[in-house]
Amino acid sequence: MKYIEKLRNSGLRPTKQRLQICEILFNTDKTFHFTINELEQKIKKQANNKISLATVYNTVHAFEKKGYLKQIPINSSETYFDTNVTDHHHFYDLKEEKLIDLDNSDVGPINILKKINGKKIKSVEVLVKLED
Amino acid sequence: MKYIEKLRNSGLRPTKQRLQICEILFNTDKTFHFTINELEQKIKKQANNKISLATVYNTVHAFEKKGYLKQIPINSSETYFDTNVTDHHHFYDLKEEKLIDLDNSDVGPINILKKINGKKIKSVEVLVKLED
DNA sequence: ATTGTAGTTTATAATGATTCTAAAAAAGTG
DNA sequence: CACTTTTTTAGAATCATTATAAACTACAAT
Ligand SMILES: [Mn+2]
Ligand SMILES: [Mn+2]
Ligand SMILES: [Zn+2]
Ligand SMILES: [Zn+2]
Repeated sequence: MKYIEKLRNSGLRPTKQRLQICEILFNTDKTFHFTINELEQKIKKQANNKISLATVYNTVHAFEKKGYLKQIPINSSETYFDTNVTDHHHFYDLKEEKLIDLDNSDVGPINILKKINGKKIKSVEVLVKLED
Repeated sequence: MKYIEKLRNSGLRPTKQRLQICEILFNTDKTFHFTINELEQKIKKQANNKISLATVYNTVHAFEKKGYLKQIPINSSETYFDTNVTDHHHFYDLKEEKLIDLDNSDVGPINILKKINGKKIKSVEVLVKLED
């Protein structure tokens, strides 16, 4: 299994639950956005083994903490996560409630001129809301 | 009362609850960010009259719908609102859990190059997360 | 392999922000 | 005032998320 090392190197034991979730999230060239609920559905469909909802939450948060997932800042009833952890931005289609990636090249360079004493910038994220 | 007309013109009856919330939110030169809970606290302190939590929610959502408040897209346990409804951006201090305004002049012009068929841009918001 | 231990999973309960409900109160109209 | 519509309200319901604590598992040391 290709994810065993990745998990071990992160200090996470490669359990079968985590490996299954790795397969769903990372075993593809395309990155994507998802909610916990959507991930839960994929897990159910994929195999006859079910993973406890608590474990799905735990795993997603563990992966986020390790930098394998990003949480997308958006006001929605559910939290969105992103398997694309590179710096990039998003369209949010208000009607469809769907996120669409915006590469850095789709958005000019963003230069934050204001500085806050004793704080440093961790991330700069642009959210572009779309309507019909 | 200076807010009676404003409310009437919006098709909202100027009730004493709405007027009191108007005073708290708009009777100042400075704009600010708040959660429903923080607004609730201010209401309690301000007067001996209490407003039902449901009414606070109703009023804030009504004002948002009329364009007198903006919801700030951020992942927090509580929803943040902004009395500054002009186009502007935010720092989010992760430690303090506080929002700080970023004027458009503090952020260069943002040019979204990608277009989505049949959709138009409603807003462009930058969130800059700060850490120590 | 057997044991011991820390880490993980799980079902379930708890939490808490937000929304819903339906009855009472207030506002607007004439 | 009489009538209609809107609003307020307390409390219940919702629901995503987190906490709990017991069972299970990975894994290293014996
Ligand atoms: Mn989370
Ligand atoms: Mn809302
Ligand atoms: Zn993305
Ligand atoms: Zn602001």
